[in-house]
Amino acid sequence: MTGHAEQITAFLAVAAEHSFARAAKSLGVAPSSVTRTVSELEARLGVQLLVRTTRRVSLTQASTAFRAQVEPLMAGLAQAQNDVRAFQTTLTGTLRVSAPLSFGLHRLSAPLISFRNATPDVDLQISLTDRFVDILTEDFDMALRISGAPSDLSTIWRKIAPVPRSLVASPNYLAQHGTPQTPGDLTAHTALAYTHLANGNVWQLTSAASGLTEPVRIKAGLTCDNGDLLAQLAQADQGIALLPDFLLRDAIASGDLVRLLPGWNPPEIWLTAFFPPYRRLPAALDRFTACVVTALGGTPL
Amino acid sequence: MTGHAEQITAFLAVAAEHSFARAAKSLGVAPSSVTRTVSELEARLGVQLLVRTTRRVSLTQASTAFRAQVEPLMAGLAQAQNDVRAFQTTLTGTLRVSAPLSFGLHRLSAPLISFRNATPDVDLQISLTDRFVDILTEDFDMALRISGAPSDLSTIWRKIAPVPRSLVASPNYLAQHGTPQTPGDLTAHTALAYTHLANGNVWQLTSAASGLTEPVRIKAGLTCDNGDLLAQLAQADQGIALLPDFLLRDAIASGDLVRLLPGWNPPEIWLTAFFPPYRRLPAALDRFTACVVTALGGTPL
DNA sequence: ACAGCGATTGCGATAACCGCAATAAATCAG
DNA sequence: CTGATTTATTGCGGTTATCGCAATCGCTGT
Repeated sequence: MTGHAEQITAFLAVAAEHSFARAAKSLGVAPSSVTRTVSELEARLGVQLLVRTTRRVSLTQASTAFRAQVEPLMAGLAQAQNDVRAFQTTLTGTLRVSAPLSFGLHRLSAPLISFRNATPDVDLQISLTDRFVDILTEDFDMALRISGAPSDLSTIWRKIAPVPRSLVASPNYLAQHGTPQTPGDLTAHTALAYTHLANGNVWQLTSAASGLTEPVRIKAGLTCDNGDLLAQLAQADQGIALLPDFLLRDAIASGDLVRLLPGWNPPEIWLTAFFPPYRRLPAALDRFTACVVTALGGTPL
Repeated sequence: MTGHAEQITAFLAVAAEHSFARAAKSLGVAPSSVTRTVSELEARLGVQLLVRTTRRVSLTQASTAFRAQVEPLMAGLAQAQNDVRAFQTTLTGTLRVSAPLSFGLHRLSAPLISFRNATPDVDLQISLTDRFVDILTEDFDMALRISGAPSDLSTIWRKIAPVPRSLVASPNYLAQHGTPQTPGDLTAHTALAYTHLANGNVWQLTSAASGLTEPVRIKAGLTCDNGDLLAQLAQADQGIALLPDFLLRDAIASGDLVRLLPGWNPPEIWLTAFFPPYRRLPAALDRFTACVVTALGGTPL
C-alpha cells in the first residue's frame, strides 16, 4: 500500500497533454511543480517515464504500459470517492432499527409505512426485541427504547414522545387486596415490574396537585421485559402494574383493568431514539428519524 | 482525477486493523497523524467513514462500500508501480532500431543473432532505411548511422567502430579518364557522392605521410543515399566513389573496382548509435548496445 | 543563423506535516 | 459502582516540504 497518487496524477496529465506546460495549466499549478513531481515519481520508481525535449514529450515503453495499467485505476478511485459522497445525501442502503416488542406491535407500523412510501429504496431491517441491544456490536443504526433520562451521556439520543403510564390492576385483584387510595397503600401490594425501568422496586409517584414526589417501596412480585405479558398478568389478578397507556387502552376500555391513584403520576418516561456515535447522521437514518417524529412525536403515546 | 491516496491508505489501514493505534503502528507513523489524515478524508468527502469509540472502531455503510471499491484499486496501483520498476532492470518489451540499408545487409546479422540468443524475450524491430529517421517522432530506441562527428550536441550518441573508406573507380573509367595521382587530379573527375556525407562536393583528403589535409572540389555527378547502389554505379564506369570498405571488398577482390590515392585518407567516419534523450537507457536497449559493440566494436568495419 | 517557446532549476517564503504531550472518554477489573 | 487503563483526539512547536517566480538552457520553426 504505497500511495503517491499526486505524482501519478501529474504523470497522467503530462502523458495526456504531451506537454508539461499544458499539464500544469490543466492541473492548475506551476509548470515547475509538474516537473518536480514527475521527476520525483521517476526517481522513486527508478524508471524514466517521459522522454523530454523542450518541444516534445514522448512516452517510453515503461510509461506506456504503466499508463495503461494506472489510468483506469485512478479513474476508479475518483469514481469511488464521488460515489461515497452520495451516501450522505441520497436515500439508499440499509437501515437496521431495533425497537421494543410491545411498542413495535402497537405503534411502529404507522412510521414504517410512512417511511417506506417516502423512500422505497432503503432496505429497512426491523428487529423487535426487549433486549437493550448493543448498537455498535450488533451494527444497528437506531435503537428505539422506552426509558427515562439516558444514563449514558456520551451516546447520541433524541426524545421522540412522552409515554404516559398508569398504575393498573384487575377488578378481581382489587376486590381481593383492596384498592390503594394513597401511595403509601402500595407497600402492601405486589408489583408487576418492567425490567428496564425497575429501580430497586421503588416507584416515584408525584402528586398532580401539590407536585410533591413520594417514593414508595413495594413488594417485588415479578419482573418482565415485555409490557404485553405484564398486562396479561395484571388482568390475571397477579398484582399492580405500571405500564404505558398504549398497552392498556383496550383492557381499560373493556374494564379488564382499572386505573389506580389517578391523582399521582409516575416518573415521566420517553420514547427515545438512540444512535451510534455518528458525527452526522446518514441521510436515510435522518429521514427515518423524521418519519418517526412526524408519526409519533409531540403527542403522548 | 483527484488523488489523496495517502488518506485512503490510512483509512484502509484503520479499517483493516479496526484501530487507529494499530493502524498507526502498521503505517509507521504517530496515531495522531492517522486521526488527522482520516478526518481530513471524511471532511473532504463529506461522509463519515468510521464510527469511533475510544475502544472500538466500526465501519459505516458508506465506508464498507467505499472500502470494497477502493481496496482492489489501491492494490492495483501498488502492483503497477512495482511492475514498472521491472522495465528498467528486466529484459523485455520492444526495441525499435533503425540502421542504414547497406550496413544492415552487410554487417548487422552478427550482432542481431548474438542479441536474440541472449535475450529471446525482447521483440526486436529492425528498420533498414537510409533516411535519417526522427528518433522521437518515429519512436525508435536506437538509430545506427554512419556519419562523422554528430552535429547535434544535445542528442545522446555512442561511437561503435571506425568505418574505413576508400576512393574507388572501375578500371574502365580510369582507362577513359585517367588515374588521379594527387588530390588535385580529382577536380577533373565525376563524384558518386553519398548523400548524408556530401559536404558541398568538397572532399577532405589527409596525407598519410605528412598529415596535411587538402580540400578538393569535385564535380557533382550523382548523389545517392545508398552505398550499394553507388558501388554498382562505380562499377558501371560512372565515376569515382568514396565508400566504406565493407561494401567494396568483393568488387576490389575481383578487380571490378580499384583503390585510388592510397596515400590519402578521407575524413574518418564512424558507425554511431543514436538514442532518444534518455536519462538512463532501458535494460533491453543497454543490452542491445552491448551486443553491437561486442560484435562490431574496436576493429574497423 | 535567429528568434521563440518550453522544460528545468535555484531560491525565497509560505504552509503543511509530524511527533509529543495533554485531554476526554469508553471499557475492564475489583 | 468506582477506579484504572487504554484509546482517539487536539493543541503546540519545530522541522520539512512545497509552491510559485524568475533565470537558464536548449530544442524547433522560419
